[in-house]
Amino acid sequence: MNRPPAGLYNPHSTMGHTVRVRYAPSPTGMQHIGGVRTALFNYFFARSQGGTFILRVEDTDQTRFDPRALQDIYDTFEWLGITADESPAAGGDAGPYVQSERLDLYRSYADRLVQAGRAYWDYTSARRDHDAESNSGEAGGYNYEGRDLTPERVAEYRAAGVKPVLRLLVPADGKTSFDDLVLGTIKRKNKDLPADPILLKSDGFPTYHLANVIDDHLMGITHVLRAQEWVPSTPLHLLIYEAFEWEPPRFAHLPMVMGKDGSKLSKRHGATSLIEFRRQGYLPEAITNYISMLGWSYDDSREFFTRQELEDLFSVEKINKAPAVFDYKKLDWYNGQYIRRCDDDRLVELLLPYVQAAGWAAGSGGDGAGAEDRERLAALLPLIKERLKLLADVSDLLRFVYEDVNSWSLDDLIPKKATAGEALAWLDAATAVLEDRPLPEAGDDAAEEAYTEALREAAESAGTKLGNLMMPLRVAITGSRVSPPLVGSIRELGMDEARRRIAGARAVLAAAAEKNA
RNA sequence: GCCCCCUUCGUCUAGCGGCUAGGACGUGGGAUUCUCAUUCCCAAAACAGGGGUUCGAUUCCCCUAGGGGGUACCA
Repeated sequence: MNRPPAGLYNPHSTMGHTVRVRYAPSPTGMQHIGGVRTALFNYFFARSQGGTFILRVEDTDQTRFDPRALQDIYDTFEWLGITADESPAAGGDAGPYVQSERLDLYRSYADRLVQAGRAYWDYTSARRDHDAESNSGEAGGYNYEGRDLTPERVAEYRAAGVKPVLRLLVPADGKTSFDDLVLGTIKRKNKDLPADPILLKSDGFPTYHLANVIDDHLMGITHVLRAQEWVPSTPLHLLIYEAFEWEPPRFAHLPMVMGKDGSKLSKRHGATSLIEFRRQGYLPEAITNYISMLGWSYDDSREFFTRQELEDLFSVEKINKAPAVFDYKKLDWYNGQYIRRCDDDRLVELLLPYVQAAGWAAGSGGDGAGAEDRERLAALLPLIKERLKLLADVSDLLRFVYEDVNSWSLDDLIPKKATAGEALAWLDAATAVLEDRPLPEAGDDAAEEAYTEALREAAESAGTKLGNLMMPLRVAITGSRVSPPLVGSIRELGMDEARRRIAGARAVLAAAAEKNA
């Protein structure tokens, strides 16, 4: 046995059979729902088993590599609060954890496959454009011609500067099967496998198939939890394990996440990358909770789980087989629930960036805002907390507080089935109460109730109901027929500004009443 | 085309031979309410179809249909 290369993880050097799982994203795009689901399940599985969670970066496609995508992986993990025990950043005994830094490793292990007669260098597959190939109608199209090249032919190709690819020698007969932890036994005939798949590309980089097998082995991975789209190539991976004479890990293939129309979740279904959800104002705990329920459940009724609870309660036995449709509506519901449960101080901090983006507070991203900005928002919070579905909703809800209202729609000012003259009278009646009574202090429910009672009495005196008194006032103050509770809103806006707006709205009503008279 | 996988309300799901097939989102209705929202109550809504196995199938097996995935020098 060869001496293990540097970086070989020796499972016997630590605990015996502890679970070791990994999330192995490719830094080619922003982290999306599907990937994060896989990351979460691996992480929860590791934690629930007292095992180790590893982050490995699979950057073997040089052409698609994107440094922003790499950063996004770390950002997303941090945002969700999931930490890898071993990763490029955290290090670990089985590193390096970036595949482009393991090229020598793949090369040397590939040589072992050649020596064992399980793989061969193919010089006949001149690089072809994949798209052109698909259009030809003959996908793949490899005909094994590189299998038995004479030394002379090889010399010719080499002389011509041809860079070979390494191909796995797939046996023509037999079948390969495995017991999936989620799907049960899966069999596939070897002849149905792709014809001698490529292990090393002509640029010297490994394909996913080779790299993932070598790394999973060297890193001591015990369980592979990955998306079901990998099921068809798992027998291929098993063949590679067998060629190396390695014991393969256990597999658990996770159900796919689909869009509303039943096809794989993609852009056209709506937001898919975590960064988008984050920007719109979804809370990490809502995302975590909802995503965890895609293809997994705990029992027949429980639906709220903290991250800690998922770390304790998660189990592969409860993973579903069938694909799950991503329901944006339900995510929204979860988010609203979590916002309402959110601690007020934290919610202010979460909301601040949106208030800043609207230009209503100094700084950006929560930084730069002063104590006054925070106090103002904190005072407004009770008015909007149960009305927020997304953090971003804050700007629409509070625009009337932070921005001037200078125009009033006559239609909006006049309650249903009422005239401009009536609306004018009601607005005046409401204003009289405002001028007559001091507004209730924030949080004083009894005073608030008494205040509303005074308004109700004024309405009755004016021969109408409370709603008709409030609506013209609401529109005057907020410029809209929909607003947070009015009395509190006026208090936070201040009586001076309220008077100005009432006067403006009153002029609109008066003009209309005049005209009708 | 070939191969693999999947199938309970519109959606996420519970169910592991005998249940009035449960919960949640959404939807409809109602209550609360100054609008909106929140909260509460009620309602409609499912075992894809056909064969078996069994005293008995949502549950086990087979077939059909439908859906999804794979079939790259991408992962």
